[in-house]
Parts: sequence; structure tokens; C-alpha cells
Amino acid sequence: MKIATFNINGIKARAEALVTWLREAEPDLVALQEIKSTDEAFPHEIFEGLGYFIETHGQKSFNGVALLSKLPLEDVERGLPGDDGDEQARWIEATVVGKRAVRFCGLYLPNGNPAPGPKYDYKLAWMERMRARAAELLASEEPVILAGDYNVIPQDEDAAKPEAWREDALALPDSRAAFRRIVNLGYTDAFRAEVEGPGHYTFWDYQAGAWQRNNGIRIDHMLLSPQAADLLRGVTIDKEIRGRDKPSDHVPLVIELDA
DNA sequence: ATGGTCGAAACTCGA
Repeated sequence: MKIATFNINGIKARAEALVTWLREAEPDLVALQEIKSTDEAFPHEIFEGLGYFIETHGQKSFNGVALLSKLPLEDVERGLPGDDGDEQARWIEATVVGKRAVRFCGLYLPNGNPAPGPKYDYKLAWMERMRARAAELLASEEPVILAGDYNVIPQDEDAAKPEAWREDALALPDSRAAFRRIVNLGYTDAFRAEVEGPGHYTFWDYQAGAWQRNNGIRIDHMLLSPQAADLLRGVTIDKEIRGRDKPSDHVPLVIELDA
């Protein structure tokens, strides 16, 4: 099963480019972030026409996540537990049954800038809520995938210019520690299970020629439960599409799972 | 040190 996560930065602006990529890559299961759309305004029919089931958790203008799947999406849950007052659409999960049942979570973790400040406090609180949900999911002892835009640069080697991110919410020590607290529950960073060393990025800013200078960061991740990590057969970053017309500032991270 | 670019939607904010 080919599984991807892709921050598309607006479904209305990206529908055409997304269809092109889906036709080429033919993923079975995709987590989308930053749909920037309400559920009603999301162009479901375009993706249903490509043979995907689709579930969205959107809001007007900002944030918003969605799941696309060639197999039915079962037991869909929207919203990250732990704060009934949180109105930001950043979490959706569902079960997909192939050879194995997989619990697939799509997440758009808060950016957190400027730090310090209320947005950074929200990011860290959100990460603690995510840790609690990740721990619950581990207890199922089933394959679990936490896929999305984490807005966390895990280590200096995950940035072309780490010094430029020293004071940024994506790289501050508290952000990295909160990310490690989730990993250390027993999850595997799928990309780092397969690839060592610097120079691998999933995001290049639109500004200052970041793509042309390869000034990127690795902030889109898939964390795998032990039962999912056992099934990992490969990982790729579809970097090439960043150079196309009207690209997202992120590119897809794709894994092959024997499920 | 600054400004540089996008998307959604509205005359600005979030990234």
C-alpha cells in the first residue's frame, strides 16, 4: 500500500496540480493538510472521479485536513481530543482495511510562531494532547500511522541553514523535545528508518528563492507504531513537484507499507 | 537589517 502525506496549501488553488500528482503517483491513501476550505466547499467530486473515498475536516480560510483513500475509510474521527474549546481543524483519523487494518491519522500541527507567545503556547499544548492520543493508539497494538505537517524540524541536519531557525517555533528546543516525547513512546520516524544524513527536505519557502537555493527543511513526517514499522518497505520524498508551475510550498512524503 | 511570496478572502492575516 502506497501511503502519502502532502500539505497542499489550499485545495482550490491546488486541485489541478493535485490531480496530476495523484494520477502519476497513484497513492492508495493520502493525508492532506491546509485544505483552507470548509467541508462543503471541498471539491469532493474531482477526487471521487479518480476512485478515491474522501473525508474532510475543514474550516473557512485556514487549516483543514482531509483523507483520500482507494479503500473505504472506516470509523472516521475528527478533531484532536483533549480540548473541547479548540476550533482549529487539524486532526482526522480513520481505519483502512487492506491486508491489515491500519489506523491512519492525518495531522496539521500548529506553526507556533511567533515564539514566545500565545501561538507557541498553543503549539506546545497541542503537542501534549497529540502525545496523549498517540499513547492511546499505541495501546491498540495495531499498525498506526501519524502522518502530516508537524511544523517541527527534528534535528539541525533537517535544515539547510539550521542557524536561521534557531529562534523559530519549528526548531526551538521545547518543540524538538515535544516531538521526541511522541517518538519516544515507541514510534518510528519512517523517513529516518530508511535514510541517514542531511540534505532531505519536504518544504521550501516561496520567499527569497528558497527552492532555487535548496534552502529547505524537513517538517512533514510519518510516525509509525511498532506494528506499522514492521511493514515498512520504502520511503521517498517527491521533491520534483516543487519545481512545477503553481506548486505548494510542501512536497509529498510517500511510504510503501506491506498492508 | 530587511524584504522577499503565496492563498483565501476581503481591503489583512497566517504561513
